Amino acid sequence: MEKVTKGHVFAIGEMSRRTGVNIETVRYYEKIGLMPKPNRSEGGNRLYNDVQLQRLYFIKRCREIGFSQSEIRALLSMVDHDNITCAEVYSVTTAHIADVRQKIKDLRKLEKVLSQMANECSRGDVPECPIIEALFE
Amino acid sequence: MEKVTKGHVFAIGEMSRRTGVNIETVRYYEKIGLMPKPNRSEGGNRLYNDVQLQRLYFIKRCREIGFSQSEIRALLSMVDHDNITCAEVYSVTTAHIADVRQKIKDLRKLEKVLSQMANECSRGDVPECPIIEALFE
DNA sequence: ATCGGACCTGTAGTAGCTACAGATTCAAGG
DNA sequence: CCTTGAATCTGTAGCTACTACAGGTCCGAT
Repeated sequence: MEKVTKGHVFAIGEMSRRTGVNIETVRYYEKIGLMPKPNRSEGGNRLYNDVQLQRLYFIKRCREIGFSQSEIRALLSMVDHDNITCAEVYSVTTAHIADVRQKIKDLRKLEKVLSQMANECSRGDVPECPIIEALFE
Repeated sequence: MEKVTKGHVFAIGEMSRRTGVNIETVRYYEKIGLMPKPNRSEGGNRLYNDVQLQRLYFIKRCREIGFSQSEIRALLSMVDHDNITCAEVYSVTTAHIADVRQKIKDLRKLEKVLSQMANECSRGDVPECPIIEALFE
């Protein structure tokens, strides 16, 4: 007979490899409560299964998309309590989109200011720099 | 006779008020070495002058424009050592502009992904949410 | 049995501040 | 001169989202 746990239980290294999430980050997510406490081997090593892997992957995707810890916490708690409604998820998402759009706006403004400053600059070997002057006002 | 120090020496509260930089942040800048250690009153309160005020203002403007601590440190050290050349300042600035542009690009991509996800969402009262599904892949 | 790689805990560091607690100082009014 | 309350002091902890150790233990293959 084959191992009962074949393909179903694995250590933190495999979690990390398969999700692309750094080992210390996996432990960190456990510490802050995004990931549940896993079972342990007799020696004390963490043992994970596919469900936990999927959850970690979900967290990773959320981070890539720029959701904050608390946003992820909100999404996960809906998932966990099985009381997701599309409308709720939608509202978390659109709030996040608004954030992103605001950040883009701010950065564009910034880029304009910086470019203007840079354009006025002679790039020369001289100590009078309009950029520095602009920063001192 | 008027006070000798008229308009020239003031406490941290005035620094804060006049620059718009939070008191604790002023102390923080001192701690991390962006601001020099100021003189103290007999009782130990910090005493500032206009030169320091100008420096604080410079730091504030740099932060507003998104320069990082180490970028500010670089700019300030040029100012301090009086070996600014326009070319050096220009290179710090253009590097920063490149950063900003990259951030804008990344955020635009993000916005696209998020908007697509949100568009596919029914906003309904149902527990099947394409956003969550997308995040689980 | 041994050996090296994987894993453990716990702490400190990163940026860029903010927010206290608990003590002291300052400046203005009586 | 003394009191009072605002301002300031130091020092520490918290925030987000991790990363990077140190110094030890465990696991699995030979």
